[in-house]
Amino acid sequence: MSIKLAILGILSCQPSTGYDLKKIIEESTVMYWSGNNNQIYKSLVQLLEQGLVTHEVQHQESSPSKKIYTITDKGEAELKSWALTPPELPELKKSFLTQLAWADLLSPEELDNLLLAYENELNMQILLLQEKKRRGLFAPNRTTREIYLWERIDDNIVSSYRHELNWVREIRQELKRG
Amino acid sequence: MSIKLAILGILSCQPSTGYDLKKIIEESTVMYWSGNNNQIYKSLVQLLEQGLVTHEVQHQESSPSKKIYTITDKGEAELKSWALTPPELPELKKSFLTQLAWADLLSPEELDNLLLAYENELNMQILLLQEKKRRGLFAPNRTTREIYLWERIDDNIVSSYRHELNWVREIRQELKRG
DNA sequence: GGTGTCATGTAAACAGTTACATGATTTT
DNA sequence: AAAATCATGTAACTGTTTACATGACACC
Repeated sequence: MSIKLAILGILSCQPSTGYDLKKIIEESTVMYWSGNNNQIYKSLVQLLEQGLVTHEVQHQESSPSKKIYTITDKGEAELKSWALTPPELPELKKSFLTQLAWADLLSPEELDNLLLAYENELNMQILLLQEKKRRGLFAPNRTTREIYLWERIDDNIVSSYRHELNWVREIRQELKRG
Repeated sequence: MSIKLAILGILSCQPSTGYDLKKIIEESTVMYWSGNNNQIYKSLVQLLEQGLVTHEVQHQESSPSKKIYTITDKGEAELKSWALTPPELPELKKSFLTQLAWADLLSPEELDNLLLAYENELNMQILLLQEKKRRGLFAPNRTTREIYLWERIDDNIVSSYRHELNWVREIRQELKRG
């Protein structure tokens, strides 16, 4: 799945500039791209070429000109047909597991410190996600069903990290017991 | 984290050829790389240049020559120092969440089919992971602690997919209730 | 006077995938 | 006769990140 579809999705809720999209994607817990300029501005050019969006240049006195992008009918059709596409499995890339796989070289204290460090990272990540959710920069609420879905989507990520947290806590406890 | 460290880890258990490493990584549930040739053969050249591995060419009568790679002392030191490195957060890239975020265009039946398709994908993935585990192509068992860690590592991935499965099942049920 | 926001973009590099290429042997 | 296994490698492409570049205004 490409970032272009996420961009189309956002534009289906509101016309936006590249800069707006960057911020929305950066702040999103669900859209996992970093929100770097390179990808966004290039994607917008491509979407324009494909006729899935249009843009209107807005000159401003005391700031750089804006390009406000709007989704086209063709873009909305594309978004709809993508929604019916077979879902992809999540990509779970946990480099920590590979690290732990060869952590038997460590002393019991070093190993516990490693596990604790992971636990702390996860805790911080959960706080960060909750803070992002609290700020709630962007969320469409067109229907009650959409609101419900967005709540469950937000939960998903946080609860995945919580699950990981429980996993590491159990290991630490079991290792302490010996 | 780079695939080179995973390769070093495998070589710390047993000398292997590029082809062996490819199969081990492909069959691993934890080492998430696809195991494509390009990455593996390039990494081996780089590890050789860095002096972290050595290789011995073994000519064979009726098959192509093998290059058997062995970890060096420098390589083992590198592996050990990496084990002490601060852990990275898992990367959870769930394109399905982005898809679901704009799935309000769908009818109730279409939405349920989408969720069901995800559920089925997850179920198949879990079976595949369990099958991989059953085959158990590769697992070091040097100490009881290492055996324990490898069990927990294997569990991690499967249980993450199970967690995802529960999440989607709950949504389907709640949507049915309305 | 420095930092942050708004707003556009480019360059260079790295990571990772699919597909191609060769060639012998073994299995179906 | 076709496909899989062993074993090496390369080419082309996509995706993604970090950093660079510009320029005005606002806030502390």
